[in-house]
Amino acid sequence: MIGDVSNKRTTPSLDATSKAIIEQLQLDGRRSYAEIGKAVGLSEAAVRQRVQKLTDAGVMQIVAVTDPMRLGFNRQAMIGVRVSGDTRVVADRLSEMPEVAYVVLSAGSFDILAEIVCEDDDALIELLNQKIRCVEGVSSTETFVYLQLKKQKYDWGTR
Amino acid sequence: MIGDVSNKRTTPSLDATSKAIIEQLQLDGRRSYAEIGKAVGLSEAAVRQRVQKLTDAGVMQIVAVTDPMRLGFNRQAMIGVRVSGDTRVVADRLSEMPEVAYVVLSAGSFDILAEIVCEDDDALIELLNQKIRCVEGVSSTETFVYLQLKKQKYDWGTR
DNA sequence: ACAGCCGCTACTGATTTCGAAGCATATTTC
DNA sequence: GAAATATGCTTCGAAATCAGTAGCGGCTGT
Repeated sequence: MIGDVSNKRTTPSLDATSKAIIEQLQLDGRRSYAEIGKAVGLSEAAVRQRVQKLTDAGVMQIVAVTDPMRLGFNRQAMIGVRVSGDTRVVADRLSEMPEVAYVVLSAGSFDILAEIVCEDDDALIELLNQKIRCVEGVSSTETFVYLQLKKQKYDWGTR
Repeated sequence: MIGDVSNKRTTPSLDATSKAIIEQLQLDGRRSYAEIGKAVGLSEAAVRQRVQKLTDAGVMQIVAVTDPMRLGFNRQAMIGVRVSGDTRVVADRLSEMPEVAYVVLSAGSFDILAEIVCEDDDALIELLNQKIRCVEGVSSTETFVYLQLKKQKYDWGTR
């Protein structure tokens, strides 16, 4: 899980070489170290050591990302939540739910935004009424059902 | 880019074995085919062939995912957009912007939800006023600045 | 029954990965 | 300023993995 303790604004920024390595892996997470090395001007072992450090430090992780629709999760939605009380506590409760893929504390007319991935409308209704709205401190919710996913990218590492 | 043509509700669902393979790769995108094979009861070559097909079909992709904060993108936000006219056209315009990581057409009080990843507040203001609000058909926007990311997962492939 | 297709296994050589050792450049310490 | 320590890189050989392909059942449709 990335950003779990997001208040660690530790390292100022990354080496240009490390950024180049990340860019390579954003294109293909299984690219070989040797090939990456050739692209960024480093030996195979050096790339390997850097990748190890980057993943250990939690800067990057290499994972399979799937299209939920293709896996039988036909209903996705964003839930805007208004909270009375400590928003972090409520966010933690939401985070525990497996159908919730994404939770963020936000400023604006919602205190929390939560992304839901579930099988169908029934599962969504069930989740909302039986679980989310039952959480202590949730005063109101607003649901934005996804009609069509237009863009989703993970390569903001560059620019 | 996943879900670009999301209306292809083609395959009903996936083989249990393929799901198991995906789960393995969601844990570690660089796990070896042999190891995966041992876990799901298949030969190394069979796993390799399946992974190839899954990625070719766009069901899954193996990529490096980064923590934006660690890479100098200190400001993230969700933008709710209200549109007059064809929402798809507006969504396409938004998708073209590099700072926009995520665009979805939604039902509810917003027509489009767009996630922004940018360097700082200045970049966010600039983007909103100079680019997003200038798009033909955007009638109003609401910004939800991210205060803290509590959860982000990519392994909804199981359950 | 047969041909064609599909997915799996088995096997090969080429490539990659892994760990360790060595080396050069900074940084620290006294 | 010199010795000690740390860091990041390269090189290298052994072990593992990857990629391509041939072969082999099991299905499907005719």
